[in-house]
Amino acid sequence: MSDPTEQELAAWAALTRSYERGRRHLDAMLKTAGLPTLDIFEALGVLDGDAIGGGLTAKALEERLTMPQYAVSRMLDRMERQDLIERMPNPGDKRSKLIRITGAGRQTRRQMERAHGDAISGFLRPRAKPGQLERMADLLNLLDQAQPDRQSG
Amino acid sequence: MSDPTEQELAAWAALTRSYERGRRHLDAMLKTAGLPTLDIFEALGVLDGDAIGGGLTAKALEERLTMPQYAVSRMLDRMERQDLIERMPNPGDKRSKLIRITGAGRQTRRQMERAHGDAISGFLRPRAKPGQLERMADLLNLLDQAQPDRQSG
DNA sequence: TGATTTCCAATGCACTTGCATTTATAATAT
DNA sequence: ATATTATAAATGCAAGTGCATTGGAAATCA
Repeated sequence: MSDPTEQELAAWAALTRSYERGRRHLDAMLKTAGLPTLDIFEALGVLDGDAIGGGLTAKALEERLTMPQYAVSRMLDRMERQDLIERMPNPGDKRSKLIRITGAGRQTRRQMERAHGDAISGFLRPRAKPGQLERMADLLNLLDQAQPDRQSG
Repeated sequence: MSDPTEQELAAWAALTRSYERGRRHLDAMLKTAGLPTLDIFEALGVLDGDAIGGGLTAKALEERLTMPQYAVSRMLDRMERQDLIERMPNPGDKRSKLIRITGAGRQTRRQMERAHGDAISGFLRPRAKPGQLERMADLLNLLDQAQPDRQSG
């Protein structure tokens, strides 16, 4: 592997600093509002999107969130303690349970959605114009690909 | 606070996913190489930059890294156990000690610098061209500012 | 000077995370 | 049917994190 260029180091440093600053902002907003953490918000989003409402297995959740198995298991423990979800028996497979969002879970998700949106626009809007955000997103999306074989144009 | 635009949400999502992917790549490389974590790399960088070599206080370190006080204190405990630093008495102020990088610390830092650079170019180079990285860095740097009062052009 | 306040670090405690393993069930092979 | 292997999820343990507090030293005030 050859040495990193200055540009590569600068891009990574900028990505890191920007992400961390935004993330601190967002975490602080959620905490101030007395809301759960971001990982729970993401899980609630997936579970609330379960239109049928029959519930999802922890495995299915794990595939939609980027988290290790044990982290999902423990996050679900916490969510259950906060009455955000319930674990129902899964008649089709007794190894697993079906995770279902509760009414309180839906309500919390709505509150988090507002706080999350507010935090994001509160962070981005004063710092970048819409056209800049658009170009930024396009460029960043180049990075969100599994191991491409070669540079894409 | 008004609702976030689609662009804002998309930009934040792109930033998050790209950062997390890069970060996982980098953490994995360091771990595979049997090297310390990224926070220690950053601390070693600051400490190695202490040209005089008299050492820095934990407070001075804390100001250069973005970490809470207790996190610095405990990271220094770990670094000391790994013989990466030593805490010397501070004749000028007995509340604090002077943190000094050891020879082993310098050597570890050099190894980490290689692994870090390799990880970064291994992540970025296949995904984006130099010009794209440059534009990305410029746009991202817009976000790395403390609360600006208004949009900058 | 003596009292009060501020500052630097460390730490007790509860909680979270990472890793490896375990438990239970299901799928596959013989 | 039985034994083997694979899968879903939970958990014991060691380590890391966040918060609030503490202990000790320095700075400020009366």
